[in-house]
Amino acid sequence: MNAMSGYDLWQFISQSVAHFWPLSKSQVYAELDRLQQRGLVVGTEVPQEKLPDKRTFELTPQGAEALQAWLAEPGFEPSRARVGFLVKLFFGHGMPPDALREMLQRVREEAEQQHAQLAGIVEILSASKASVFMRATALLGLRDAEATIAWLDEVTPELTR
Amino acid sequence: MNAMSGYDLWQFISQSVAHFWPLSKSQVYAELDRLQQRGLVVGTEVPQEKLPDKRTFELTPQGAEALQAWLAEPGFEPSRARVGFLVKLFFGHGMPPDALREMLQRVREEAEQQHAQLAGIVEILSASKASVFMRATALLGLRDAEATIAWLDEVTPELTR
DNA sequence: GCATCCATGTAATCTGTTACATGATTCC
DNA sequence: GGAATCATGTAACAGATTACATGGATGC
Repeated sequence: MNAMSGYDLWQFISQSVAHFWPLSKSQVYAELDRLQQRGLVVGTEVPQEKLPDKRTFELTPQGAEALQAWLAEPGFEPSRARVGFLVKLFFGHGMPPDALREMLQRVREEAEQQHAQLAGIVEILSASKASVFMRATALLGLRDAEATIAWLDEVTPELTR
Repeated sequence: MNAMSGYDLWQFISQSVAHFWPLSKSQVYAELDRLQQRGLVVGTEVPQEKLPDKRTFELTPQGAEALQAWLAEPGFEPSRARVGFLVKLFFGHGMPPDALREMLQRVREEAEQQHAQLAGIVEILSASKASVFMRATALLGLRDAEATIAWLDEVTPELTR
């Protein structure tokens, strides 16, 4: 948790939290700027020779305090999901049957891929005695993928009849 | 599907598609403007006496064509989800146990509420021989809520121990 | 009769996405 | 040796949220 550059932080996020809270690189930079405005992090210029110079950031005492305060609160940001294939499926009666079948097939493939990927992550996190919490977050993704596949099994026959 | 005002459309969306593709009122207006720019819809001023004047929109032939073309394609927008409680849970080891329990309890309550609401919708749509497609979209929401509740049953003991 | 909601939107601001830039390194 | 990737970001633009405005109707 020591000083990270915006780029480092972006990479970390991309491989972890981004599954349930996507953030683009430039959003990470923008957010770091905002946090610095509010005095929760400080940045330091770090010149480099072979690579572009960078700024690394670390929590200030106020930042650490704000983090604790946030964690002490049981509240959380409301969830919101954008599910593209459901939008189209909503108008499914207007789709040519082949396009519909193909779409459902793609949804299935994506869900299976997601499932495989998350199953791997969950297994790794189960073995390593790391964080039960990280494992739990991945596990919900896994369960969701399973639910999606089961749903496809359930509705595909009716929809493509 | 005849001429609707932006407000009408917003209301319709809010009660249907918004569950999996949220849109704010002003987004609807903005999008209608864009569609008009592209010639896919036309708007007509409709003066009213007791209520503010409005514009109603309808599809142009080009708009209808574009809609058909979209439906004929099996592709769909990628999904993205923002799940607030998972972000916090990711840092769960830093939470005071009571806050953690309370958070999980709230997640459960929300999921149960969601479940009840969607169960009602699915039932109505099953009875009325309306659209199997609309029913299918609601059903996925229902299955997701079930998956979330099952996940809570699975992980809550480990996490709050 | 006062407060709230309904039906209509517009405006200001904040968030988020996509494209661009660049020198070193690694892949084929 | 040319093309892609990495490690850094910045800049321009598009998308989304929140707040504001307003007169009639409706609830208490």
